[in-house]
Amino acid sequence: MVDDEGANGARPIVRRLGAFEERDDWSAAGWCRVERALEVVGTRSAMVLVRELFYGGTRFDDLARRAGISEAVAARRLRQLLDDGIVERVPYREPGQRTREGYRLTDRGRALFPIVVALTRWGDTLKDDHRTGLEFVHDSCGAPLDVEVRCADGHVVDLAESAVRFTDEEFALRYKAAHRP
Amino acid sequence: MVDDEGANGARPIVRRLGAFEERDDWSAAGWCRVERALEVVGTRSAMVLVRELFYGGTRFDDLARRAGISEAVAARRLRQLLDDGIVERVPYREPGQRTREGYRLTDRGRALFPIVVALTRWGDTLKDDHRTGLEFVHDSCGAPLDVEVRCADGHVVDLAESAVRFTDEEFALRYKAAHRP
DNA sequence: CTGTATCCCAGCGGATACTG
DNA sequence: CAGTATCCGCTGGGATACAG
Repeated sequence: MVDDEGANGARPIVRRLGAFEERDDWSAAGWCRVERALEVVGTRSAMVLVRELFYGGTRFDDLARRAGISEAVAARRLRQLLDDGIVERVPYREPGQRTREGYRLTDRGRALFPIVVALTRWGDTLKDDHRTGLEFVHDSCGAPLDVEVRCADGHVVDLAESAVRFTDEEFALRYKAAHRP
Repeated sequence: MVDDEGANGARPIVRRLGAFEERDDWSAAGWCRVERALEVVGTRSAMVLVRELFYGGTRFDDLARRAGISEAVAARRLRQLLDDGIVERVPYREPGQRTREGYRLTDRGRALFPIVVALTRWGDTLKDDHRTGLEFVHDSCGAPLDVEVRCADGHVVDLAESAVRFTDEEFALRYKAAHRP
């Protein structure tokens, strides 16, 4: 589903991943989904734009200014997010104005929500200045949002209760080999 | 709690934040906790090192090689993570060897767990190649881990049920002013 | 208003060589 | 084994000017 190039021949998602696959060292790159994610939203400008989109911004101008980045950077990053399928353009029209184009998160982009909330919560703990400007809340009850790590069976999982499991034979061998050569 | 400089006069956490605070534009930077977080773990090398630390790595050599980064970069980044209070050095001794120093996540570092899990899960959706090498699981039941957005009242919150609330008067005014100048 | 085109600089990350 | 020192290319991001 990821490599559908569309009718216009757009490059596949996560295109820069190629650089990893060509690497001859065994490194976790290419295996690791954290790195895949960082290829797309690993830059400051990408994340603050995504943040503004979650805050409800749609117009180019608003996004750039609220994100606190220059318009040049905003344009570059938005185009990239467009290519990566994180945002899509959507026409809108203000009363008495001509139709314009705005930006909106796609499903793939909306799936970044837990990451944004997690980053927000963690960033919260870095400083005791609590004048944070705005926060995510549950619409119906008004309580602020947080993230919780759970397993597929529904148990809340503390870090101490979590483990790492190898799912690939070859990977496990190479990974362990790196431990004691 | 964050600005305790310790007996050795270490620089305060999130030192680079100063650059934001000096900015005269109103931008969300300085307010936004996402950006605070990115100041610390916003680089690829920082995140992959943190990932390896969650995977259980402790020794410099292992961390660098498994993370797939050069030792020079690993050293730079680890020093920074040390300064930022994400990792700490811990002595260890292999049988028959002299005592050496390794790295371990601090409490602040361990608090990054939801972010790592969230990034992992999202990165998962970017490619349908499911040979991911390893995964986080719940130790007791073996089910893989995921993250869930919840509000402080315990409700599971979908993006559609979430809202944004201003918590600062001045911020709200400036933020809205950016909407229609 | 929504960008594009340049130019510039700082920082990330790689490679290599060297130390305790 | 656990780094440090140096050099160097790439790109992220700012500034400025321009365009549809």
